[in-house]
This record gives sequence, C-alpha cells and structure tokens, in this order.
Amino acid sequence: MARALFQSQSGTQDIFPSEADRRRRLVDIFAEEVTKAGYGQVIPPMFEDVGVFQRLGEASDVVSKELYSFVDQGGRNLSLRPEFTASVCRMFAQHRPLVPWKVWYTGPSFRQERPQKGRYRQFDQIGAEVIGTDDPDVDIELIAICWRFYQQIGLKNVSLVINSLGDFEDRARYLEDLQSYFKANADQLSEQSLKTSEINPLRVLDSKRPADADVIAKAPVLADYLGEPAAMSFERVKLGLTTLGIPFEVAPRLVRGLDYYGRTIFEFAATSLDAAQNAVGGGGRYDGLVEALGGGSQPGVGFALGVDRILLACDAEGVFDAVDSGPQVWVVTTTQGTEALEIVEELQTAGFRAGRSFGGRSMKAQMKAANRSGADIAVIVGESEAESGSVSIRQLRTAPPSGEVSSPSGSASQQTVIERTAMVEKVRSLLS
RNA sequence: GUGGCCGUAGCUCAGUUGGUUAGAGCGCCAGGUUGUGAUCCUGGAUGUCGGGGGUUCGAAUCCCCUCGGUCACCCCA
Repeated sequence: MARALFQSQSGTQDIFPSEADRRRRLVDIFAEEVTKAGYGQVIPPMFEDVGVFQRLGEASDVVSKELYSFVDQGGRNLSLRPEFTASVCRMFAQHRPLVPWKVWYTGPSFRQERPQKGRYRQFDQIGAEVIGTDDPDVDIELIAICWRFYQQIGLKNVSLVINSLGDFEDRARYLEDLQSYFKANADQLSEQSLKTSEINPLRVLDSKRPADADVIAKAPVLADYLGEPAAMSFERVKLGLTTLGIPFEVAPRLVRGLDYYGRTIFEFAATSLDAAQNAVGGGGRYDGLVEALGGGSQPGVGFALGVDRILLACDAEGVFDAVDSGPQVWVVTTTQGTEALEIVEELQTAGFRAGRSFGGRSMKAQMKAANRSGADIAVIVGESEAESGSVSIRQLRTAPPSGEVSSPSGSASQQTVIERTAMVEKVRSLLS
C-alpha cells in the first residue's frame, strides 16, 4: 500500500462523519437558543488586517505570539482570526447597524501555540455579542443563554465563575497599587510572573505556579476599587443570575486573557475535565473595543464557547453521543440492469436513507455490506424479481436462522417477496 | 514558545543483550454456499518499523536531526 505523502498540520484535526454530525447538531442547538433570544447570525471573514486583532491588546499572548499572520500577494498584512469578537466589532464599525446589535456566530479560529488535547491551532467556537448597550441585563441574558445551552446538550458538571474588572479608571487605580505590591514582593514572585507583572499585572493573578500562590492570595482585591457605576452593574448581574436560578461563584481574582475586558467577566469550566483545559466558555464586557476600531463610543458584551472542549466534556460525562445517521435501507441487485439506480432513487425520494454497493459485487458481498451499513432492511432484486416486477424485502436486525437455504420463495420469516409498487409502503411500515 | 514521554499493518499491540525474508488479534478481500448478512472453516493482501542522516559486517532496536501525538508550563476555547 502506498504511503501518504502528507499529513495534517500540527494542531489541526481531520473530522470524520459521525463526529461531524455531532458538531452540526451542537451548532444547531445553539442556533436555536440564540435565535429564540433574538440574535441574528453573522459570518465575518476568517482573516482581517492584522491591525484589527492588534486592538485586542499588544500585551496579550494571543496578539503578541499566537497570531497566524502573513503577507498576501498585494503586500497586505493579514492575520487569521484568533477569535471572533474583534471581527464583529470591526464589522459594526464598518456598517453601523442599529443598536443594540445582537448577533451570534460559529466557525474556526486560529492560534499558533503548542497543541494538546482540547487545545488546537484551528478550533471551533460558537458565540454571541451585543453591541450598543451597557445595560447589565444583557450580561445576564448572555450568561443565561450559555447556561441553557449547556443544559440542552445534557452537560451537568459545568461551573460558572464571575468577576468585575471595573471601569477603566477603577482598573487604572487598581493596577497601580497591584504593580507596586508586586514590586514590593518581587523576591517572592516567580521569575516569569515578575516579568508578566511589568507587562500586565492583572494576569499574574491567574498564575498556576505554586510559588506565586502566597503572594497572589495577599494581593489587593479588585472589588475594593470598583466605582459606583461598575459596582451597581455587577450587583445587578448577581441579582439577575440569582433570580434566574443560575448558580455562580464570585472569583475575585478571575481575569481574562484579552486586554479589552471591563466590568463583568465570566467563565464556564467543565469540572469533569482536567484543570488545564477545562475552560469551555467565557466572555465579558468590553467597553472600549468598538471605539478602538473607529466605531464610536459603543459598549459591548459577548461570549465564546469552545466546541472542541464542550464535546470533550460531553465525552467525559457520557452525554450528547454521536447518533446513527447511516442508511435505513440497503439495495442489493445482481442484475446488470438499472434496478439499483431506480430503487435507491425511489426510496430516497420517499424520504428514507438508502444506500447500495457499487462495482457489481457478488450478492454475498452486497449482503455483508448491507449488514455492516447498519441498515434495518435490505431490498433485493435478482433475476427472478426483475422478471416478475417484484422485490424481496429482508429484515436485517435479527440473526438469520441457521441452516436457512437461499431461496427466492421468501418462506423465511424475515424475508418476503412483494410487488415492487408496494415497496415504499412496506418499507415504511417495517421501519415504524 | 519551553520541557518530559511516545510513534511497528486500517485499528489495538508483541518483537529477547543490535543478528536470516518483521509478527498476532481484530478488521478487510475471496472461497466453502455460481441468489443472501451473524457464527464456523479455508485461503489472501497489507508495512520503505513516522521521515532523513549517522554508528555498525548487520539497525524496528544505539546516536543526531526532523515531523506528528500526548502531558506539564505559558496561555486560552
């Protein structure tokens, strides 16, 4: 056998039919939820001017080292999107739709980092954004959509944590104190965190290094710096979640990777997955991003859920299994005529999933294929059926009686000969 | 991006201190049944041992590089 000349690129996946079906169902369920909530789908391009994504914050790893950038033949500096939010905001700034603009999306995003299970260089996300209102009820609505979606697919072990990053001025005051705190305790910080503290002190807070744990635990808390508007907004979010019966935990040290967030942020973790890659969704408010892209002063809020990780979590919980979408009927013919073409067409037109073999294989080989296909019924046309205008209908789900002799008589309990014109009705009744 | 572990047939894996032509189970194909799927029996095809280079009389086995996977970190979905 020949050897494959190429293989898929690191961190990309080849997805086969049953898994692809499952993904499509997942997206369908999500689409249903967001549509009920009045969100319209948008399909932005997969690449943008690199500047669109640089607005996410030069200090974030997503921008500084994980961007898939390239120069096209026209000399344009482009990047594959690392997420959708920036593209959606660019889209808003360019077209200025009426606010509040409520949209959802699905598709692949790209990040150049070392792959491992649940973390890929090309990965699928589903998400939603609302641009044009700072009403915290929208934050609640978005979280509720996520929550309902997880429930719809049967995921149980999902925990929600929330925090408020405050408004820009709040955060500026906090960052100043935090930075000087880290500076004062530099000797107790890991080298890496010390470096991070100079670029973006917020992110030191979610360092997983044990060495940092103590310093982080005693660090000033953002909640103490919230101004009146941010604090009220956050209170409203907590009230709303409680009202809707959505369990949550306030995590004072929760921060998010991208620099644009402010006020409410939230994260969903699948507790049945290993901690390193257990984030199955997250989002929050970004009140400066649209403006940074020239869209005017418009607040925004949104979330993204990771399709790959949600499916991994489903596997861990044994929920949302792949469903069988194989053929219901298999057509077997040994004539050299056009019966297979006609019968398959007739069955498919009548709404059945119908398959057949190709290549003029023996009846035995075709019956094996029928069995393997998972079909419930085989429709058989040999010479005698072809001459008499009939078909043999054979039920496949039961084992054939031992010693059954091949015979066109149809005497066996699970095989009968009927007029071809009665085939569709017979198949329908057998399948119901 | 940094570090650890791993890579033998379509799949799961065996292969002794380097030693003839690299194996098993499952799966696949064909026949036993020239018109019939489970099971059973018989036979068959797989592979540059991830790729490249080196050491050696001789490499799946040892060394280097590289590609891919996986785990941890960084970070995130």
